[in-house]
Amino acid sequence: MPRTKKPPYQACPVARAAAIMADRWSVLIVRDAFDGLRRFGEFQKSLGIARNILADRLHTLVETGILTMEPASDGSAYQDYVLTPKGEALFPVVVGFRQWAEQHLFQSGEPHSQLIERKTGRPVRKMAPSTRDGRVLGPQDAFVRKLPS
Amino acid sequence: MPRTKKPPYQACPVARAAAIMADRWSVLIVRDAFDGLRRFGEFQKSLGIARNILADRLHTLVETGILTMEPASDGSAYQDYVLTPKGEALFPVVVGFRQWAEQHLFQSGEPHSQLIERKTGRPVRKMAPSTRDGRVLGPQDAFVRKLPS
DNA sequence: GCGATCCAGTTGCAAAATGAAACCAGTTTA
DNA sequence: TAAACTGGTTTCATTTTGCAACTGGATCGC
Repeated sequence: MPRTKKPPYQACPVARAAAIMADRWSVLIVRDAFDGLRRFGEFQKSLGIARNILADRLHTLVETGILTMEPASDGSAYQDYVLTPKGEALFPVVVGFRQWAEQHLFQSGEPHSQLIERKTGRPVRKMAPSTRDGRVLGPQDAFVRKLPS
Repeated sequence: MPRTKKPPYQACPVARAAAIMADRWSVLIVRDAFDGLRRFGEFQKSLGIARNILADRLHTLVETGILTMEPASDGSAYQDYVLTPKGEALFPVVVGFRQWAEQHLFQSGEPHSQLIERKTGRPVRKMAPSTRDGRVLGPQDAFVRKLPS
């Protein structure tokens, strides 16, 4: 049971998020969780990940409060891994990856997917940081303000 | 010169993005690049990363078209690592990480930062996937449509 | 009820990635 | 021109990953 080591304290939010979520398997597990997967075996089959690594990542995600274990919804004695609210709040991050990739990681002509609103069937808008009144902000338009404790 | 291995072909955009950017150091390098860092030594000092790993990541980011090497802006014979448009397009991803962490990775009472619009001094709005007419979408409100090639 | 199968891991081991430190060749500074 | 700085590369030890075999409880078929 040697589990992968906890990273040290980080003041920067991006660093803290990265310490938890900047891992290939973790983001794919969360993606699959958004797609409704819940069981160890479902994740394993979907990802082709080694079982020990999957066990490690699932436990880490549970430890960090992104997933929670609950009795399987099919009534069996097994467990489901389900997103917590904190885990669901990663939706924008996953969508961010998706939209960036769709725009920049596919050759033109290569088949690519699109995120669609279920209710209307219309494509989801490209996400971007913006002001409260809707102006889109680029990297130069914003800076980080450290708040006093 | 053994460089870290290229991941295999991925159909899912999230997986493709993760293969490149779901790496602790790569996201921190890009974050620092958004903050204006450009030189090998600047990144090394800011991140405390081992030099060989930094060299590897910088080259990978250049290879994938996120950074580009250009003659140093200070006129010296050295090189700058600068974000390309493809790299700048990662802004929403980095902001996504930041906003998620600020909301879910800091104890209440713990000092945390905030993203501010430079021009108005007002906080940047929380990013979320939404429709073209501005309704916010949760994980259940959207699905992926595979487009025909 | 009982053997076969399935599920969710764990263990052992080899290969790969990471990290620290020393080293090095060009560049700039004094 | 010597000293220091920059941007790496090399070496080596430690950590993480990945594969495959193993395990033990749950479930299924009969």
